[in-house]
Amino acid sequence: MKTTTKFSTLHEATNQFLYSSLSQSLSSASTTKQLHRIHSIIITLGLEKSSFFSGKLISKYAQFKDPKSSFSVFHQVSPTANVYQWNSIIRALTHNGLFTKALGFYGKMRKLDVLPDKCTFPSVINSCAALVDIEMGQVVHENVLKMGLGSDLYIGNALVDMYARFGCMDEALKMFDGMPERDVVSWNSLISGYSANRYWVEALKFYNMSRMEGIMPDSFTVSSVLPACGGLVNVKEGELLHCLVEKIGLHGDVVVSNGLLSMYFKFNRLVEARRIFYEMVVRDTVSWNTLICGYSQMELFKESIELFMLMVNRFKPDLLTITSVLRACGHLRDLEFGKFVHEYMKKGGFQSDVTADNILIDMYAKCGDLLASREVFNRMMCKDSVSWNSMINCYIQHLNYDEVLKLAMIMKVDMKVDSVTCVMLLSVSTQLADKELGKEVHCDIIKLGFDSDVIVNNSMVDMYAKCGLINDSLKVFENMKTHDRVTWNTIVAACVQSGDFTLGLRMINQMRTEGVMPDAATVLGILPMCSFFASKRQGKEIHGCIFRFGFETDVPTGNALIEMYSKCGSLKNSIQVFDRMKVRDVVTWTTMISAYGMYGEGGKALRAFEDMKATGVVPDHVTFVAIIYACSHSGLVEEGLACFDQMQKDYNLEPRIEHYACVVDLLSRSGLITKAEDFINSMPLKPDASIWGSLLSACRSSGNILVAERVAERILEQKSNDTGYYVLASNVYAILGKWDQVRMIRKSIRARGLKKDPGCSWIEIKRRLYVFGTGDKFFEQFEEVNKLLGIISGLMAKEGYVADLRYVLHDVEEDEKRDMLCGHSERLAIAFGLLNTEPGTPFQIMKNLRVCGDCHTVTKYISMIMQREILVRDANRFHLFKDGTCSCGDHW
DNA sequence: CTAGGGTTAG
Repeated sequence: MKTTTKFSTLHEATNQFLYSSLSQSLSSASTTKQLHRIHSIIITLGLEKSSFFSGKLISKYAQFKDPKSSFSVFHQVSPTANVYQWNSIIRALTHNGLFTKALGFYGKMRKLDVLPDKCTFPSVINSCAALVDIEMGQVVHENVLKMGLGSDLYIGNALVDMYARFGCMDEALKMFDGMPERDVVSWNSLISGYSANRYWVEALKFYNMSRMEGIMPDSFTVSSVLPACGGLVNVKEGELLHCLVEKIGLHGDVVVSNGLLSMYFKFNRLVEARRIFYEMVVRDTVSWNTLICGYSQMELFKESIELFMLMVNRFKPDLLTITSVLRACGHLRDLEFGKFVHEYMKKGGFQSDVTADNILIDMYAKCGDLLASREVFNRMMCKDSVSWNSMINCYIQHLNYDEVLKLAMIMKVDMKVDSVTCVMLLSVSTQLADKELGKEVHCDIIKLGFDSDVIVNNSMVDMYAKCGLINDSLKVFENMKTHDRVTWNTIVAACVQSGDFTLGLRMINQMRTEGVMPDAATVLGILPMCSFFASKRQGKEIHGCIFRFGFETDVPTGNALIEMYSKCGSLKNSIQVFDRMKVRDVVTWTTMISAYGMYGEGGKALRAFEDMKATGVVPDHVTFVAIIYACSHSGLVEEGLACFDQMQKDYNLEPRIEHYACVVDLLSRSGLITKAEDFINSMPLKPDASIWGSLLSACRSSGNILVAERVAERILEQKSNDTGYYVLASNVYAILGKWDQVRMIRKSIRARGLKKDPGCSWIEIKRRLYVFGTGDKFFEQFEEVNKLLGIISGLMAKEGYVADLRYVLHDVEEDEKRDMLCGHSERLAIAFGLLNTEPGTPFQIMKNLRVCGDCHTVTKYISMIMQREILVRDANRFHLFKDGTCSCGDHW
């Protein structure tokens, strides 16, 4: 009896020794080989079905990413599995990403009436969170409460995390607040939830609260808060965190360092980002990806590609690396390298990925290879909305709008239309100025419920404005719940473009009262207003803002500045901006050419045109309008005709009606009326009012009344909506003394519901704008102005001036005609300028219509008699009057 | 039980 006891004790002792040493080697197994060896020992000893070893084995196989083996171990015990074994298999499946299966096992376990314990739930909750299975999540939460496990710390943490992943931060916070006990993981779960849902402010708030409560942050805390600092561009808090990382020694953690790297890129702080990367002891794929992507975000695309090459040699890139570098290829229009990366992808055995394919579509589109884009698109096994949108975007870039609409139709049927699709279709409507299409898209937007999306609304505001429906634009604007900076910029530009400067200014004020800071785009929107009023002072102020913002060398901004200065009478400043620009596009050159044109500098315009071609910028339709116009205003007939030829022969551009109008202008302005008429008769397009208008105004200034009358008839046949042409025709009849015809035209303007633009001129003196209408009598200093004009009249008569009464368009007596000429708005503005500026100093006035011939002559006299340089900007161009001559050389 | 990097549009 005693021996047996001894023996049994010994046996137990041996067993105990075996157990503990086996358990130890199982825990410390670090290779699959070791694990398999220990597994076979366990089998040999018949311990495989023991609760302890089966559970351990299941967990261990899960650690080695071998859920199949976990499953086979569990399978052998499953009929009689206890809660420990069930917990092990559920945890194993969860850790290997098999969430649906994990939940399935939880279901089976409950069916078999195995009672879960507090170790069961964290994994189950995890699986619900990962699958975003809200319904199941709530059921599990109820189970937890029923079992009285509601105050368990680990389960509570898992629940906070789950609700955060569902995007329900309110629920997550409620859960968090209800926890009787909290640790750093609870705080981390809450903070990372806010961070992942991009609630940056809350993430930072709760981080600071955790610090107040004396919680010591760990690597998880830091890597959740860093994105918030980046997202808010909160440099101060970011740097504090960086210090903290160094102080408590977290910089060895890859995730933390990667977070710092990403944050510094968001701050555009390349030097720090680089330092972090080079000082990292351990780097992983994410580190490289963050670096490569960061360089791309800072538009350092070449460097980003170089880094990719460096990485390939020492580290296997993943799909995210590939997509980052493909993006860089797209921006660089580097088709060759793009194809290389595509090949690398095919050979590297990357499994097909929707995002990667989407970027391929975009990359090929940016590189101009539409067919390659389409091939990728066609071969995609599953396409998401982004795929379709990217493909549509390709066709938009290639101006193939038919295909855009075709794809959009299919998307509509497949219910794939999202807000981005709508924005792109709105942009198509804008580009085609197609109101009907725009309205159709607007209807779809309402039907699909995208009408609360800010970007969509901004696009609608822009679309309606650019389609000429400013009232619809304002209606959309007013219905919007929130206005962001882009909204304001869009509506300001819309008002300015529609000519409602008062409303534009009011919008700017409202924007400022709502605390929205203007940016480069705001400024771009109001520059045309300065151009219109020729307010160089305000233009310069805005230029100052642009300079402070650092956008001066931005291409569209530079272009707008050149235009503004040229329209404000300072060709010199235009040239200065032009010279400072490092990159010049076709618009830059074209704007500069038309600037030269407006100042009658045809020779310089031609020089710029040659320089432009020499630098490889290809002229477009607008460039040719500008250059022919410039020739026309300088009397360079041969050169202008040569450009018209070149446009068709060298650049394969089909001349549009505006080009024909320019050529008619070019010929007739130089007195070649017959040639101009022949040209009109030979043109393939049907001449419209603009063509006849060019010819007519030239006839009038050259006194060719016979042709003029014939042309006036043709103009009236056009039934144009532009009152300018009616006025032009009526002028001809006025000169001929055919007052019945004049009255008839006035009547027909009224009958068509049109209004003649009243002539007005203005001048800016000491930051104030003074506006004068024709025949105005009620303005400051009216008496003085009238007296001065009388004195000047006397002096002019002595110099031999005779009033040109043909410019009076009313059937009145000659004396009265003389008075009417004196009441022309430009003359009032000039007299006012003479009175209110220092003697001998130059000044500038503006007129909304073309300057009248008699006033042109009078201004020449005034510049001589009063010894003043007077710059006059009319609707077309500049006239610089000096010593009795005008810079336009009477070409205007 | 908790963390990081990628795509289309105004």
